[in-house]
This record gives sequence, structure tokens and C-alpha cells, in this order.
Amino acid sequence: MFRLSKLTDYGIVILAELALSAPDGESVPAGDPRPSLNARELAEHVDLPLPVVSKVLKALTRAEILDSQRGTKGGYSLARKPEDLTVTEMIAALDGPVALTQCSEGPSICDHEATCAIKSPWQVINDVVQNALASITLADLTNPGFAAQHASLAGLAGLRGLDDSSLNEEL
Amino acid sequence: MFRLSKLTDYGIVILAELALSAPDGESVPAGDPRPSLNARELAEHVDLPLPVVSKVLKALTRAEILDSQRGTKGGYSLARKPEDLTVTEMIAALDGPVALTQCSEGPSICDHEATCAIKSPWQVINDVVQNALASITLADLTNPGFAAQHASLAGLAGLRGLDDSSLNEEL
DNA sequence: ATTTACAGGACCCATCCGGTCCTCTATTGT
DNA sequence: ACAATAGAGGACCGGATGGGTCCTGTAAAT
Repeated sequence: MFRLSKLTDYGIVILAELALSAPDGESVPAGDPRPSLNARELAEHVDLPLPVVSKVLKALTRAEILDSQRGTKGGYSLARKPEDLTVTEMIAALDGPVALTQCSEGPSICDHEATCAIKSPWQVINDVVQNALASITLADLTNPGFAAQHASLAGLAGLRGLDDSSLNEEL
Repeated sequence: MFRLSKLTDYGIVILAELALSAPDGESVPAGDPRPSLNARELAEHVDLPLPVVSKVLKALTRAEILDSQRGTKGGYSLARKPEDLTVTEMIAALDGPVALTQCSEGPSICDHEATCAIKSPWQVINDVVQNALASITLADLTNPGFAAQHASLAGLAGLRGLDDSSLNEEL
């Protein structure tokens, strides 16, 4: 169906929630290990069952996107600044690496390589998508102006039409 | 897993095969209703089971991407020129419309709209991906130089870095 | 020591996808 | 008119995957 899994969707929403709760540039000011929110609080904010949120948080921690702290006062916080976290990474952490087709995962996996007329173009398509997603960061997602600014521009970010001058000023 | 379905993958390969078999610009020269290939021939070329290929061909015909002809000497041919068929359309025909998340499908589908911090950015992400895919046509896929030409450029097609001058000459 | 909260993994169920098959209709050629 | 060919449409089944829950263990704070 060419859709991200719900878990991934949740994950990105949760990350946005965390970014909004730690509005300082340095989410973890190095001296203070107090995590911004714990799983229960996040589940409430996002209005999803705690076990689900918990599952997502664990995956994000394993991917080193979040830092976790155990114990009483434990919880989660962003491991990096929102500007340094791309959508591609979020997806990779929860849905696995972006690979639109099996042959995008690596060579010699597909049985039909011999007869396939378009091996390498797939790789290009994959890269195009991956980079489109890598161009958006968590900071963009939580920036209220982002959607408005890009609503009309988004249509131009493909391989063609890149000489449109209005694209040159970006946030 | 964020992957296209195999059927979609097959479909694109099959379309490439058809494009290569009808190398003239006008795949159907209007006067001659003889389809280029039938399902059995395509199945052989692509080395996939006939029923599978057949299923894909039917879907592509329903989407008006292919023209079909019944009876003896029947078969399939491209309904348009390869330059006028985008990857987005191929995907939509076989996998449904590109909608990375449920809320990309339309408003008021998601239960969490009230609490969701990043409704509209998703729409932007979706558009970015969709347009990245819309920038590639069937003609590109069958062009042997395409992959080589774009291997190094593909990384630049996101929302940032669009002022790179080397992107301006496209095929 | 107790309580809190994360870590890790097992588990079940619903859904979807890949693949096959059967029947029907349209076209061509004899 | 008839037979042969080829697409149209849809039913169907088994396996894989994803969504969601739960249980046990471990680390930190009071």
C-alpha cells in the first residue's frame, strides 16, 4: 500500500511532542540529565495506549535517536538537536531502511536481475525519495510556518524544474 | 517496511519491457491496432508466472495506462508515450495512491487530529515524495544513460540545496 | 528496601499480499 | 457459424507482516 507503518507515524508524532517539550536548542544541556518526559506522560499527550508508545520509544532509543533514563524521575529526551534529526532517520529507526523494492536493499538479492531491464534506475528512484525525506528535519516538523511556506513549493522538488528561482530561499 | 508491493515492482518492470518493445515514439500508431505483446510473451520476457503478469496487466489496463486487445492476436500496448507516464502514476495504479500516512489520504480520517502536533507537515512530506516520484517517467527508466547521469545528482533533489547549478540541465 | 520507569522479548490476532484458478466475454480466422 | 485465442473479472487460500498486549528483568532514586 506504500504507506509507513503506524508505529512509524506514531514515532514521528512522539518525537515532535518531545521537541516541543524541550524547546531549548540543546535538548539535553549536558549538565542536567533530567529527561523531559516519561513514557506515561507522552502517551497522555499523544493520546495513545502506553504499551504502544513504550514500544516506539524503545525502538527510538535503540536507534540512538532518544536518550533514556531509568528509575524514578526517568524518561526520554532527544539525543540531538531537532535540526540534526531527519525524517529519513526516523523512518529507518522504526520501519527499517528506506528501500522501495527488494533490489534497492542490495545487489544479488533479486532472482530476476538477469532479465530485469531497469535494475539501476530503481536505485536512482530510491535515492530521490530518500533524499527528499532527508531534507526535512524534526525542527521543520515542529515549525508552525513550515507547512504554509512549503505548501506551494513542495511540487517542485523533483529532478526536473529545479531552476525555479523561488526555491532558493529556504529556511 | 516502507516498500512498494511486489506487484507494483513487477508492473514497472513490465511497463519498461513494453516500452522497449515498442521503441517508436507513438507506441500505438493510431492506424494499427496491433498490440505489441500479449501476456504470455511478457511473462516469458520478464520471467514471472503468467497469472501474476496477467493480474498486473489487468490492473494497468483498468488504470488506463495500457490498452488491451482481446482475441487472437490480442495483447497489450502502452496507452501513452513513455515520456508521459510517471512513476507516481504507475504506483497509484498498482499500490493505490501515494499516502505515506493515513492522514495523508484526506482530512478527518485520523482519530488523533485534535492532539496531533504535526498535521500539516505530513502533507508536505507526502507531496515531496510524490513529486520526487512524479519527476521520473517510463522513458527515463528505459534510458540506459539515466542511472549514470543521475547517480551523483540524486542526492540533491530535496527541499534544500536546490541552488546547485549543476542540477539545471536535465534530460 | 521499595518504588518507579525503562529494556527486552514473547505472544496473539487481524489484515494484507502474493499467487493461483475458474468462468465469462470479445476478437480473429476458417 | 464455429473454434481457438486472449483478455476481464473475481473468488480463493496460505503465509507473512504489522498492531497491540503482556510479562519478566534491570537500573535509578528516595
